[in-house]
Parts: sequence; C-alpha cells; structure tokens
Amino acid sequence: MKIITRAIAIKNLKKYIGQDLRTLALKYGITTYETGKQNKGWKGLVLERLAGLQNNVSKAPNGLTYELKSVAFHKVKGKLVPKETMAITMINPAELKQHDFFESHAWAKLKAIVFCAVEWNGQNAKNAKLLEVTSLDFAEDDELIKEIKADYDFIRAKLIKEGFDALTGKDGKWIQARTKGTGGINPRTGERRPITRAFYARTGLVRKIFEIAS
DNA sequence: CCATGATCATTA
DNA sequence: TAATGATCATGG
Repeated sequence: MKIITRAIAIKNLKKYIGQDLRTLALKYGITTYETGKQNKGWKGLVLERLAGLQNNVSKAPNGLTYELKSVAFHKVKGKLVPKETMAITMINPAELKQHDFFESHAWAKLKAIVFCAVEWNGQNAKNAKLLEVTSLDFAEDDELIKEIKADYDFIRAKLIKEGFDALTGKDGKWIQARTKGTGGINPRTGERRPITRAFYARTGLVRKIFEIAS
C-alpha cells in the first residue's frame, strides 16, 4: 500500500487531462452505464484510481489528508461554468450538534481539496472529458471560509432549534444541506428509507474555488 | 446495511 | 435555466 500525497495525486491526474474518462473507466473495469444500470458515481471512482488511491468507498478523506472531488462543468457561450453542486460529506445530526465548524468533517474535507473539472455533456453523461485538475488549501481566516462557517452555523442552529426534518436545501449561501441517501424502498422491510442529508457546495462556491485555485 | 461516489427528475 | 429534492450502483 503506497502512500499517495496530494502532490503525487495531482501529478497523476494531470497526465489524464483531455482524455475521456469513460474510456479509462472501461480500462479499469469500472461500471459506467453500459450494463444498462446507472452508476452515478463512476466518474469519482475512476478519478480516485487515476490518482493512485487504493480505497474506493469509505468515509473521511479518501486520500491521506486531502479529498478528491469532481465537478461537472458545461459550456455556456464558450465559457465553462459549474453545472451542478458538489457533495461534500454526510451530515450526522448528532455530530453536527456537538462539533464546531472547524471540528467538522465538512471542514476537514474542504480545507485540503483536489478538484477535478469534468466536462458534462447532457443526460447519461456518455462523454466525460477531464478538463482540469487543481488543488486548494483554505485558511481559517479566509473571508470565504468565514461565510461558509456562517452557513454551517446557521444550519447547525436550525438543527438544534427545529430538528433535522426542518433542514432544507434552501439554507445556506455557499453550502447547503441537501438530501442524499440510498433512496427508494428498503426491499427487506418494504419501508421507505429514512431521509438523510449531506453538505453540498453550491455552484457559486465551486466557481469561487476554481478562481482562487487558478 | 449504510455511507460515498455524483447525477437525474421535477418544478417554478 | 436554476434550484431543490430524490435516487442509484458500489464496496466494506
């Protein structure tokens, strides 16, 4: 098990800029959508492989101290803009109540992040060209971080005051608490699965991060 | 079974 | 088109 530092991960990823991730997914044996099913996470899995990481799906930063993320971009009048939000991490209501922003998983992931811009070409994402790889370190006194912390605090206060069910994706200027979970019906019990949420970075934040990093 | 990867579907 | 909420395949 080799240790992949952030610098190495970036270096590894940069070799693949301009290439189609679908082709690479096939090479690594990662299911995309061609089995007739939809694996929405395949791009992320491919990128983790390309970076040299061994672990596929686990909690916490998938690297050593950094987090690898991909964001879908699409072109509007020749300009590249983030198309969608980006999942940061799951919300654990109990932890959210107890932890301050700088103790949270969200911050741990955000502060040392490696971004991969991936081109998005419509539904079913047949093409997925790797556009750019960049990394960013946040400082605790960045203006942006202060605002993000304010969002976190707002969501946290709402959770404490009104409960988990009161949370909504509308809250937050830079980050939001969107629903995220397995979804559907539990086949064993026939019950609806419980609603879970995760922190998401809004497109504006994604954009900002790219500005800062470049 | 559940968190993680992130996109898809729906509505305004 | 943008924003929110819902959903799916995967692997430990």
